[in-house]
Amino acid sequence: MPELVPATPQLLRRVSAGAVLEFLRASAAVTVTDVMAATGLTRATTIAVCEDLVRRGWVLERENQREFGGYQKGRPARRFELNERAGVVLGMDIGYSKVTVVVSDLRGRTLGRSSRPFQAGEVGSRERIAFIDGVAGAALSSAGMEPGQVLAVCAGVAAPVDRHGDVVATQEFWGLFDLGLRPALKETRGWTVLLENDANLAALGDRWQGAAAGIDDVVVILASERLGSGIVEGGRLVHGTRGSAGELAYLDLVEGVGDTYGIAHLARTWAADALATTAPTTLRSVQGRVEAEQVFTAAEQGDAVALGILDRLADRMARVVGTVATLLNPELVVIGGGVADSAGVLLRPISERLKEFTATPARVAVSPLGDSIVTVGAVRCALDYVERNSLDLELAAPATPA
Amino acid sequence: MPELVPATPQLLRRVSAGAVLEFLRASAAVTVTDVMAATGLTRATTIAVCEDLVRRGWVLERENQREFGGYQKGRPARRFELNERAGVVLGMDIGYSKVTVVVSDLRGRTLGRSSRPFQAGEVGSRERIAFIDGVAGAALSSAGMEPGQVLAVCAGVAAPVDRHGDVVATQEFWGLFDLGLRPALKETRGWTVLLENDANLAALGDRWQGAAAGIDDVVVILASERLGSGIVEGGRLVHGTRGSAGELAYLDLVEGVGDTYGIAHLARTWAADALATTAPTTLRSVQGRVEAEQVFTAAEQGDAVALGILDRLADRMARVVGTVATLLNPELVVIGGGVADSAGVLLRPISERLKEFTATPARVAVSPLGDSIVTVGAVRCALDYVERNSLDLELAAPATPA
DNA sequence: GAAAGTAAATTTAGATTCAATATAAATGTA
DNA sequence: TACATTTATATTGAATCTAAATTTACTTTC
Repeated sequence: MPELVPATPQLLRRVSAGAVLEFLRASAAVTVTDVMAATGLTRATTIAVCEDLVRRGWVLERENQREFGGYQKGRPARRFELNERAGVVLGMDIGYSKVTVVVSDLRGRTLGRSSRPFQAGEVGSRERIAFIDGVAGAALSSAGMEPGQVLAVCAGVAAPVDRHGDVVATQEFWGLFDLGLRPALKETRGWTVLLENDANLAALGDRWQGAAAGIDDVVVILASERLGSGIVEGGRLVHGTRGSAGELAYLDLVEGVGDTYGIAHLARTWAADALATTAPTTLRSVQGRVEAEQVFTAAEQGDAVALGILDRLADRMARVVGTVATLLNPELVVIGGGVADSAGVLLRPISERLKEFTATPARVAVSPLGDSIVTVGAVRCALDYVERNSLDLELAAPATPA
Repeated sequence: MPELVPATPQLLRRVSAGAVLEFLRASAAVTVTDVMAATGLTRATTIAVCEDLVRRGWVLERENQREFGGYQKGRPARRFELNERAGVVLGMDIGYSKVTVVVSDLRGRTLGRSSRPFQAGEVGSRERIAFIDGVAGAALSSAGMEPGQVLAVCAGVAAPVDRHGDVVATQEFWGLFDLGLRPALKETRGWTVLLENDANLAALGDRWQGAAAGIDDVVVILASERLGSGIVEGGRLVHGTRGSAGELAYLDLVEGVGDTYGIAHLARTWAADALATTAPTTLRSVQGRVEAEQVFTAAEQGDAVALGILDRLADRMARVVGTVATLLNPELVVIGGGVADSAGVLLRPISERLKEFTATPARVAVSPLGDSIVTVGAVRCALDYVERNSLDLELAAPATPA
């Protein structure tokens, strides 16, 4: 933020450089003339800024300029482009049972990833941090990147995180998530770690590459095992004072909902309930516990019991969506998480049911990001940080003449 | 917003002037040395900026400098202060049945006001606008101010208003509120009119001068006849896409609530219900319809029926507060509006009941602003606009040498 | 192949703004 | 009256921007 910088002439260069960099992030290799048109700066200033950015490592100047663009008259234009390999960011999903780390370049392209389940013994903070560090190292190796190139890390956890990135342990349980990951990775790796709630990251992720692309007012409901939501309003995450905005515990009081179990959990439970009766259903043929997937598959094939479960799920989800959407008035409500792949069939019945609860029903969608919605959001969150702070960050290898 | 201004050297002066003005708004008459300490600028720059602001009418230089401050050594310091009469703002509350307009100086001090009920015939937009214009004129007269001195107007209406200040007519009913007030007053008076939802203004008002002073995450529930709420998160109003964030219609689905009637309405209704039975109560002695006030008074005197009503009200409000606070995690929930004066007695039972619904109950308060909560918020909203845009606004009488 | 045309790059001049330093002014105190 | 203290003003220098003039590098045309 340039707010804290004093109003010296250098501030001007900062503002100009920020504008140029922002344009370059949204463009491929461009000419100075392009940059001038986008920023309103003069040619002299634009060139000075671009060369400044090249010197600092954020921008590359292309050789063989004539290769680009069809226009061939006049003196060949120099071409500048964002150095998308100036550094990388890490997006982490720290779940109950496993850790996933994604390595991304500055344009958000995935360069590598690694995912490992926690071992039984790894319960202490120390062990968990070491484990996470290990997965991060593996992900970096798979991308062929060095730890020194990491510009920012964002980690998603299933606990409330306030807007300063601190885990708020409102209940003892959440304390488990306050691993001290930030100071630890700062110390050993020199990395800046941003913590964020997993549902919030899901919202950022889906808004970036999912169903809510470009939408500024959206609620994303993670709905697999437990219901939780991330709220984006006016393009910004809504955290609340202690980071627990988006929590859906109030559903205990909503008729027809009554708890915060998610779709996968309920599908399993209700299927088991049905099997305890004499109702005829193809689900009886399943070996072992009936999983949510199988309920959805059976429903597609017309199984009455499965269809009944879908019906109840749709009714429930419509109530959940209806309450959240009424209070927050998003443009879109997205259902995401591991169950999203199969939840597509719920979309129409939910929308239908929704009309009964509210006069102006919200649009509902299922996220195409599936299980990776949290890591995608974590990458976005880390990139947001880097983009906000580019001009204050030092790059590992600025302007190394090859 | 300085974002759109190109990065010319003049931008620097803008930034400096903004910083100085911001400091002056929070101070009384100050010396250049004070300003230097607050802004980090040098003496020369500070003086140039101050004189600039004096020339443009936003700042006054005090005579008889020695009157201020105890320190008497050295060359007497010049004293600068905000010209709080550089202009005025209007805060309007456009209710169902009446219009209130408050005139405020730039420090938020009330200079005058006027309030009038709509006449029976005044239903068309044209008539209503003329009526509102008349009340504004009367308020200005009572303040001894001219229409040309109005720098901004903010009007609160009981309809959804999006973040651009447009009334969103999601239901035909709201269309009534889209009077075209903004273009009309721009044309006839030259005024910039900001529209905003009344509950949202209540939130701004209470955060400024009420129970939520200085709190960045707060929900204010207007609770007299109908329940509605204004949400502030991270210091910013939450509007949603179409301006209807904060609507509580979802309460129809919440057990023990079931509708969105407010405290005053329910107190009246339930009192009437009780009187239709044979229950012994002092409320029987009331002439005509029993008003909410009287229920509260009777309860204070130990009347069993009235106490029962309070109990039901507290339970309801606790459910409302509990649901909203769980989803949004505010630091404080404020109950405001016309009923607030008497609702103080509900505070303790609501808080008690809240503990049953949620593990981490929100703090609850009643706004001290009573009926004027909306106009106070409207003034704040208009002042916010003026403060954001000072450097772009032309003053009516800049630097008139007396 | 030389001349003309075109668009970009570079140079130069001028203005604004700020910091830093030096100097002047106004007041109180010895 | 001399001196200390604080503020005000003037001067200088550096960074930055715009605008206009000039140079460069390439293409097209004759």
